[in-house]
Amino acid sequence: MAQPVRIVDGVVPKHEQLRTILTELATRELSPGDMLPSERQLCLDHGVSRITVREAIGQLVSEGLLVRVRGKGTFVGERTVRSRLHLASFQEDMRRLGLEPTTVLLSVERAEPPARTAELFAPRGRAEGFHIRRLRVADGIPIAVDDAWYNAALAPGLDQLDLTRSIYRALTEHFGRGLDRAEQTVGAIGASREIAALLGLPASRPVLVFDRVTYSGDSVIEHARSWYRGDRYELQMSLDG
Amino acid sequence: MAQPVRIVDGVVPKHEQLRTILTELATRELSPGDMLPSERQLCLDHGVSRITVREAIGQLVSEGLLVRVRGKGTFVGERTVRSRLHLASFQEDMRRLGLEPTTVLLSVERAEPPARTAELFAPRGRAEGFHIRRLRVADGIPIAVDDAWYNAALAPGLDQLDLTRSIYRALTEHFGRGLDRAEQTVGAIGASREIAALLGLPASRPVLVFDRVTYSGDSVIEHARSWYRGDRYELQMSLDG
DNA sequence: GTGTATCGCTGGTCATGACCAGATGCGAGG
DNA sequence: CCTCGCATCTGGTCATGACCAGCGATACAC
Repeated sequence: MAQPVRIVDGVVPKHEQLRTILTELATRELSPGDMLPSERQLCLDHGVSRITVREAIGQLVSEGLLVRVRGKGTFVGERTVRSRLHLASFQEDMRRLGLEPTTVLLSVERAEPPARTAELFAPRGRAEGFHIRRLRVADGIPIAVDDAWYNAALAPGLDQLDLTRSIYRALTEHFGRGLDRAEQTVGAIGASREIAALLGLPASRPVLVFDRVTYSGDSVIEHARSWYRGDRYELQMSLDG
Repeated sequence: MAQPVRIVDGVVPKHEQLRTILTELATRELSPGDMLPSERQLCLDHGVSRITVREAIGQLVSEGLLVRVRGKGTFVGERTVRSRLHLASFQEDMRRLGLEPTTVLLSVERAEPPARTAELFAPRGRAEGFHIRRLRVADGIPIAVDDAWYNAALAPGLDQLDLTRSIYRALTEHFGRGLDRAEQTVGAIGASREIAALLGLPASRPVLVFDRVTYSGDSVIEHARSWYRGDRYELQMSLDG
């Protein structure tokens, strides 16, 4: 079988190219439990050394997509389905809970994002993004403040759209950019004076703070920080052993 | 400076030995932001090849303990404890982060659990459980308070074991009860006076509160409520689209 | 038939060595 | 004085090649 994608020298590291190929293979052509070609076979197939193959596979293993079994092979991992903890927009989330979501647009600007965000958007170049701050409201009660940067390279003209509607939906429909996965951390902090004012809380009341990096394919499309009222919002999740 | 620990051939892989050394170094001798010896220097110091050094550092980077900066060096990451979202005991969690976990047993009793817990343990009968309250400490710093009920029908004599060690491990090893999955909700609240006192915080400081129901097979084996210091603990998770 | 030895797979570990690319300081040339 | 470029640090990438260790099937001896 001829590989549709050839691995070439260039600015993109080979293990990164191979990782993309393997991700496609594992998610589109294979099913959980299926075995991948052996590392040595992948070397021959793609003309790279084993160290490169192991680098690519290693990253996918640490993400949980693949599982290595010594002496047997490398397999596609189980696609654990998380019921409530998922990549959903605030709008969908609230509707599922029977609440009417609305959004107040606080500010929009196109600018160069802060260093950490820029690094995520364009590791090897200059990044530009849309900085969008929004207040999320459910049934008239302020629930959360979003402070998000979106990668302008992936969604040019995002600021022309109606930003009080679902940005996730806009990214999918207008720019063909599906949201594939996200990494997020959750902590508890006291609301700053500004956040507290927006949420209608006394200052320093506990809020859940999310720091989320969202991927579309291999690219980071969103880096957002959100503050959710601790008295009105809980995160529910399933854990597997 | 002579290294107190020498890396030797043996059953333990060299990169694992080095990882232990580097974890010690980063957590005990260095502070967040400090630079580690360069990779090539570590090769000379410990008599291993660079591939081994990179393997060891790579794992610690993926755990968040270290941060690599191209052209500058490798640095100790910020100290916020960051936990991967999975079904792991506090002990394992902390050890993986290079912290020494200890546990203070606050109270143990065998009793009839409150209604909601009893309903989970035995939907159609009388439930009995062990009520165990513990203070979880990492490197001498109180991190969390656990208030947990364990199903006595599934783990008789649990109160006879050393409850300052991992209860998850005890359930698996002594009672053959693996933990299969859990449902948990996470919120942010202000610490009650009692919780704050145990955690060494001023009252009403933000804490992450977990309400977790853990299953062994189809049975509920644990119903726990935990309070984690918001300033010392973050939860990290992946979301799939 | 049954156990066992062996062979040919798999991933796991590690050395050597090369070159690329980002960061940074210093000195030469403007 | 300022600027540019180079030397020299750093981590990033990759090839080659070797041997170890777990797994499983096959072949062989009992």
